[in-house]
Amino acid sequence: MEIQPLPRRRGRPPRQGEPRQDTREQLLRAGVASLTEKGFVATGIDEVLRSVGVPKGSFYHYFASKEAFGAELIDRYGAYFAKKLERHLADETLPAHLDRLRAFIADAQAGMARHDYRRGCLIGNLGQETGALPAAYSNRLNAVFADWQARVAACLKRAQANGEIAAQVDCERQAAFFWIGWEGAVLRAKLERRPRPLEIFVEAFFAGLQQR
Amino acid sequence: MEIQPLPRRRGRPPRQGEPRQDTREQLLRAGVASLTEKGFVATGIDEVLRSVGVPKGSFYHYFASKEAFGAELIDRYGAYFAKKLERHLADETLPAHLDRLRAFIADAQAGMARHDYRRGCLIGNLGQETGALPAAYSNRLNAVFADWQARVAACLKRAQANGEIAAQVDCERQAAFFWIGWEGAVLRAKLERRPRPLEIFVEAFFAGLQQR
DNA sequence: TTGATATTAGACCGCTCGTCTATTAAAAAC
DNA sequence: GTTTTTAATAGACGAGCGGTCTAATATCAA
Repeated sequence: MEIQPLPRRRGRPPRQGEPRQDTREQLLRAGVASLTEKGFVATGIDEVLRSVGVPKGSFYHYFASKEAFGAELIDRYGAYFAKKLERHLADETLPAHLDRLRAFIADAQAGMARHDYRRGCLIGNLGQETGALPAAYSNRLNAVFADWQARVAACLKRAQANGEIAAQVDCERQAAFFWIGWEGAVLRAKLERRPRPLEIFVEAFFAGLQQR
Repeated sequence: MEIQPLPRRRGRPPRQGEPRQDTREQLLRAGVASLTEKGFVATGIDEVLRSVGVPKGSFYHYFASKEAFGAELIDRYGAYFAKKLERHLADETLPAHLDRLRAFIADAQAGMARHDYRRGCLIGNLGQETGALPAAYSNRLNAVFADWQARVAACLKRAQANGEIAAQVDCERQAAFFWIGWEGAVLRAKLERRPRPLEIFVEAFFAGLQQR
């Protein structure tokens, strides 16, 4: 008695009920999950496809190559957090701008907790792999950091204008410091599988903002 | 006319002049270089061997597996920087303990500059790859951080006893903060290929130590 | 009805990776 | 001085990878 492994017919499948919602989107989601956990090099296309139950042949219908796939992931991830940042930093229900930044941080922390501290930051992860990545990635990654940093800097400046931060603070520099340290904290939190590094960094960051 | 590619005879080679100084050591050095640049997964054994001019077969004479090779690299790297730390933190020619820490930092910065900001921290690099690494690595990496952190904490406590730091500073916590942020800075410095992130972090770190 | 297009299955190729086996020299044992 | 053991190497090997291709099948527009 042979076990029939559900022999999927080849060719475009008939749409049954759900029109197999956006395979491309699913691939991208699975890609983010894998890249944040293991990085670009360690992530295999096959593996991404398997996790979504999509056959290999489909991949190159949606993406030109693994490199193109990764590039899109970087852009999407950058845009996703830019949006998240903006949502919090423009939250009128919080009068203090620093509290808005804190809200974003809490959101990000919750995100790490939700995945049991197994996933890091896609941008930071790929940053580490620089030496093994397509050359074009570096600029993309730096651009994302520059964008995120600019948004935080703008927030700090508004806080400064609001009297929440002393006038002599260099907001641009502090924003740079924030992302430098935050990425380090995410890295450690992932390695230790717990939120402590995030908490330590955040506490120290805001303490440093106050007195100088 | 065939080009004879210097057909090395198989088997143990006769010792000629130099006894082929410590192949094992060379492999480890090349390993550090590659892992700090590209990480563990992206580093191929073949590539390490080629860079040293050693044939593939030799590798498994010296190391049980790639995993064992990596484990040894982690330990060596951890010990190397522990030693470097101790050397600076016990430097009697510098009266202020904070200056000793600064000396270590300057040393590490010079190291990055020497490699043109292409190499990061081996421990931090592997930390990012956690999801794709042998499970046993995580403990090793955490142990290294714990060791480094303890040394910095001890230094800060001596500085505190010396009146260089206010009494209410939590040295243990600050030491944790230091390594969290430093790793983030190394990551960014590598990505941007310049020392700026290191400088920004160090400045902010010491500023935070002073006033609170 | 016909053709063009979207989406899939899975074979295939070239390459690299980590491991293993066979081979040879040196060193130790007898 | 012969034999045995160990050190060190060369290269074969199988598995898996990323990427490509052909063939198959459905949908949609003309």
